[in-house]
Amino acid sequence: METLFEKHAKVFKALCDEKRLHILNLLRNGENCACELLENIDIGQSSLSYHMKILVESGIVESRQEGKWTHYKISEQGSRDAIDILKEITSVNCTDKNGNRCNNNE
Amino acid sequence: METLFEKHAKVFKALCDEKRLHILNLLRNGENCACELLENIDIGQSSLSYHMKILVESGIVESRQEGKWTHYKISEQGSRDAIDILKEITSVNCTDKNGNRCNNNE
DNA sequence: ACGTCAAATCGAAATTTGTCAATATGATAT
DNA sequence: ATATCATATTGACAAATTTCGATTTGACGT
Repeated sequence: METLFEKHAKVFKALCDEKRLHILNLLRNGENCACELLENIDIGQSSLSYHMKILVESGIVESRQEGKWTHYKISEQGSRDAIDILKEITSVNCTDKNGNRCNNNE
Repeated sequence: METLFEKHAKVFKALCDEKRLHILNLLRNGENCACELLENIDIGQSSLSYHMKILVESGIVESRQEGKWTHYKISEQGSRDAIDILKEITSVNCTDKNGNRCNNNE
């Protein structure tokens, strides 16, 4: 069974590698197939496939099959989720003067 | 020389390990010294020190020396920076109908 | 059916990361 | 100065990640 920490770690694991950040940066210009990504990054085909799997499984990138091509793009929902997780894990708990839970970040 | 991708990867590297997320979660309740963190997490002293170094170097956690104790807390500035980076790297570039740069996320 | 192209998977090697025990450092107390 | 306590650093090892070349799969065209 996956803990919450493991689940969250998975999202950031997708973002902690230079090559994947480079790929993500290429995807900021819109949907791309693996073959196009391959032309713009110094990496082998099997390595690219490996990285795309990690990005897709994190939810930050989504893929779409079209014939023999796989198209990838940044997932807006996945991105929002990642941002929400990051906000949550870095927000400091506190109690206000009435003893109620509040939150100083956000 | 450090690339921008490397710089960003460093921030997310701090967040991609369960143990470090656990530590961060303990720090959400406020400043803690290493000795207190050590009591609440199943890890050796040298490992904790290793993780704290990574967290501090990412900017997400800040440390304060007081005599022989080191106190750690979540850095609000570092957290904001991390959130901004995440927003940026997942935002999609586009051009509006006038050909000007715009941004569909955020 | 056969060849071709895009992408995924496999297996092995290389690299990086995380762990522990031991030792070092640096502050404080006696 | 010596002893003690909190934390950092080191070195060795184990585990996880990333890479590549080779092979496989699946879709398409002939």
